[in-house]
Amino acid sequence: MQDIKRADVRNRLLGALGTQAFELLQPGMERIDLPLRTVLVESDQPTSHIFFIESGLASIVARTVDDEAIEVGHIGWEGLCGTHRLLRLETTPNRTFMQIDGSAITVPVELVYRLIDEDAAARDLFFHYIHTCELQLAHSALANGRYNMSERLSRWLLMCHDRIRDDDMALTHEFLSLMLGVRRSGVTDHLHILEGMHAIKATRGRIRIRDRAKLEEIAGGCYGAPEREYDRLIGSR
Amino acid sequence: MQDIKRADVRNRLLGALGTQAFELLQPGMERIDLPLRTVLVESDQPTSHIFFIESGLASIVARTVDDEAIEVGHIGWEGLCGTHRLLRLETTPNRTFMQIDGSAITVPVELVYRLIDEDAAARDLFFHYIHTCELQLAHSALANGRYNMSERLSRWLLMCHDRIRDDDMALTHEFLSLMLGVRRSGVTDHLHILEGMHAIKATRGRIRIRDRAKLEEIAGGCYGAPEREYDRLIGSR
DNA sequence: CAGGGAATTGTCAAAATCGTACAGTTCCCG
DNA sequence: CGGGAACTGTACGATTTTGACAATTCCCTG
Repeated sequence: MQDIKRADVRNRLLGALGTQAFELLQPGMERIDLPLRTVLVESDQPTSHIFFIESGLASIVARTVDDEAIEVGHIGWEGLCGTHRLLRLETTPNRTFMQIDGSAITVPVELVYRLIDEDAAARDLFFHYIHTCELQLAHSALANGRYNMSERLSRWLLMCHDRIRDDDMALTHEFLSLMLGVRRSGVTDHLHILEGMHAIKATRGRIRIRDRAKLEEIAGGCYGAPEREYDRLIGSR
Repeated sequence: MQDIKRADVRNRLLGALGTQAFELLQPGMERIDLPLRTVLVESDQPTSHIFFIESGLASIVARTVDDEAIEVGHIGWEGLCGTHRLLRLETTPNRTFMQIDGSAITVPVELVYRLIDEDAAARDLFFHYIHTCELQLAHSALANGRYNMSERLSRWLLMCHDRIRDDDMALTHEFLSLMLGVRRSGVTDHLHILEGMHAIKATRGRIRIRDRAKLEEIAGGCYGAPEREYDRLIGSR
């Protein structure tokens, strides 16, 4: 295993750490690939590492006993997986897995504990991140409860775009319908609407963002609040 | 101000604290009444105290710039208001206010900080509580996205019943529609359905739980997971 | 204790969404 | 190049939710 240099790290949380804090974690860091559908956190199964996402998209999915499921959180290069460990829990009922392949830097939980016990600034950084995750959860609830499909679809595409940083995104209608918890043909219909407004261009297995501003306009208040809070607390680049 | 004795405290979090931990907070405790609509946490306004709810019902409401709002969290005698302070934040965009009047014990934030810095068990207790709140948020998103109105209405009534501990609850259709983020007349229709199944009895401005088991059956997987996790982590009485 | 007004509840047509089915298209692999 | 799988387009009745309006109940005031 080769040393991971600060300059080579894309993750925004690791980037926001002070030099000393980074160096404390550095010996435990390991780079891993995350192919599609890799499970980072299995429901009710203990995890030993924190995953700082470098690229790709992970999502947190909540599921009920009668097998209803929906995506409730989005994690990319701005975040980490395993927040429950930061809250000193061994397990969580929610599942986290890769929706778009990518990579991450893992750090053993114990090392992160040592950091947050010693370094109040690092502790606050991670705690503030947990808070932005809560905000994202709250806005998922709000979006699902009060916004229609076009708005939610726009929100999802925008959140994905933030994390992939490429106008071309490999997404199928089927996949989006699972994420949003709606039926697949509804996604098709509403993608046509978005395409009719020239906000996107959809081809087989692929969606290209054509006019991000328009997409934000369509999403309205459904998108943006958690993102602004992240920038305020963690800092934009 | 009069000393608050351990035996007089109903709040489950305070009850779960060790004797020493309780005694550390005790000098800062103050009992306050919380009439209907009292704001405990104002959006983006700093708060100086943690509120340990003793009775009544507080709810966390998320709101967007285009004035859509919905309840995303329920807090009663099992919880506390001001979790963002535990995550070392001054403010949060979400509003928390009383939906059913009650009372609380307040403790200055600094005193709570001292406790969690000194006492790992107390720290873990509060962090685990934050985790159950996140779970509640996730399940609000799930409920809004995947369950219909009867199920969500049942869920809400059950969560309220857990916290009020009285079969008679003062609730109007209008109020419930605001909580669930749906049309008021839809609430009326679905209350009739629940009443037709003899799960509840609705009279003007009042709903009586008649058959809690039936209500749980109607709610299905929509209700219960966060509550079970709370009992597992914080402990049932 | 009667009357007026506000709060609360009831009803129903219109719109959105769902469930399902099936056909057409594109891509991949042998 | 052909066959099959994956993906997308479309249709339609059933169901759910919305939006507007009507009816009822309660409470306050004179």
